[in-house]
Amino acid sequence: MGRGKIEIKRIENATNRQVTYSKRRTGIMKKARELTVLCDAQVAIIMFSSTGKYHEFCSPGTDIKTIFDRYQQAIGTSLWVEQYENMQRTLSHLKDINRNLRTEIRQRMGEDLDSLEFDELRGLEQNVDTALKEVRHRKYHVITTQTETYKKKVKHSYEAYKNLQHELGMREDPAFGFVDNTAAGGGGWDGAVALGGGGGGPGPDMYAFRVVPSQPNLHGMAYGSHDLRLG
Amino acid sequence: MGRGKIEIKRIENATNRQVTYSKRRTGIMKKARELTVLCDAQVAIIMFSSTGKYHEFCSPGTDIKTIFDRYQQAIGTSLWVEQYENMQRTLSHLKDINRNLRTEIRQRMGEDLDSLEFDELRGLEQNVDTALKEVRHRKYHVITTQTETYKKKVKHSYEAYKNLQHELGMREDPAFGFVDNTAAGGGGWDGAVALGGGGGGPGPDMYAFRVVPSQPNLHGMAYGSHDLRLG
DNA sequence: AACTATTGATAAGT
DNA sequence: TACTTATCAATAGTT
Repeated sequence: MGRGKIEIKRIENATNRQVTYSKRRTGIMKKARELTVLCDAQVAIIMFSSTGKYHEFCSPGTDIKTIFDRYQQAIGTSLWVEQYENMQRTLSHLKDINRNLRTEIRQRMGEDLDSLEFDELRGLEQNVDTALKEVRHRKYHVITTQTETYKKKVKHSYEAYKNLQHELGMREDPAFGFVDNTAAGGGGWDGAVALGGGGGGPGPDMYAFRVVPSQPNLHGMAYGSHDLRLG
Repeated sequence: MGRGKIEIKRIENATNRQVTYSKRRTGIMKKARELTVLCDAQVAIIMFSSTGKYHEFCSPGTDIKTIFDRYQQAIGTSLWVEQYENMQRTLSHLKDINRNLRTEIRQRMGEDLDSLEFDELRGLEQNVDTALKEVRHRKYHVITTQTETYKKKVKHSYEAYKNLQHELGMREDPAFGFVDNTAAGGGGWDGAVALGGGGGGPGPDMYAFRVVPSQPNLHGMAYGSHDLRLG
């Protein structure tokens, strides 16, 4: 349809190709619009020219996304919707689990117990009781280990110091200053422990030890201050 | 182009409309194919007739999904990818929260305590200790309430029985059988409580009460038997 | 589904 | 890029 018949094959002249693209694109869009109106159909067209420019057509009263969602439904094996719905399900499931976990934590904190039957309460009590014993046991273990570590450190430091003092005493003027004032006596470890722990000495006040967590909020929450809203 | 000019407006005759749809659809598809070849373009078309039938065209060498992904890239604000990535983020976030919640529960059960610093252990111990008190308190409350309820029920039943016995005594042969054997004495409530609870009497054995949960696994898990794998 | 008179699209030229 | 127009293509109404 033109001044002469043309063969349907790629137009090599770039300018010509672009002109033809422009004309025929307009033609298709017009046809699509007419089809939409005449036949009450829904049409979506997306076109990319060889130069990368894109053009679209969509029947009025709808949009590309709607038509493509419908298209996916029509061909059954949906390209996006399936994984999308899978994610939606997973998400909802995770939220459920989340809610249950939070509920359990609250109950393990002694809150929201009204919904529990008596035997559930009894199980919870036993469980928490056992846990408390475990935690106490672990705490005592940590205290012991830590104390031993500090004792050893102090002992090592003290011995190194004594050696140094001894060497210095052999070679330098004893009046120079490296004199043992505090550690030479029986209570010589107190100072070092105070240095290491930053708190009180290793006496009865030992349990007031404060250690700065190496990984603050490793598990995302501090005990007793949970954000129990739903994620 | 036809035996006469037509107005571009919805064809009311359904058959006619369907025929025209068929003809013009073929026309558009042909035009699209020609455009693809002549101008080295990429075209994707999706059509739905008024009867719901769908047809598609896609340039060879590609597919609808590819063209639409490219389309989304072209218009920048992608229609699906954005919400998809949002979901992906939310999902990952939920999984993290979930993992943390599970970790906390394990720690509240006295497991996985190795990663806790001393002061965290101390906080956990106090928290669990407080929770234990709460749970015990609630348990005792439930016991008391339940016991009171049973007492009242038994009392009502007993009184109703006495009344009935009285009435029957006025009208029927005393030898007929409605004689009070067990409840007439001072310990008359024992039997009824045993009926209600199914366990021992209301004596020192009271705390061995067993109540079948009205909603088994309401919160999805029984204490001490969690599925702590990642969802 | 095939036919064909007629309108519509457009290739090449300007 | 837009207009022109000769020519080919699409299709409306008919069979």
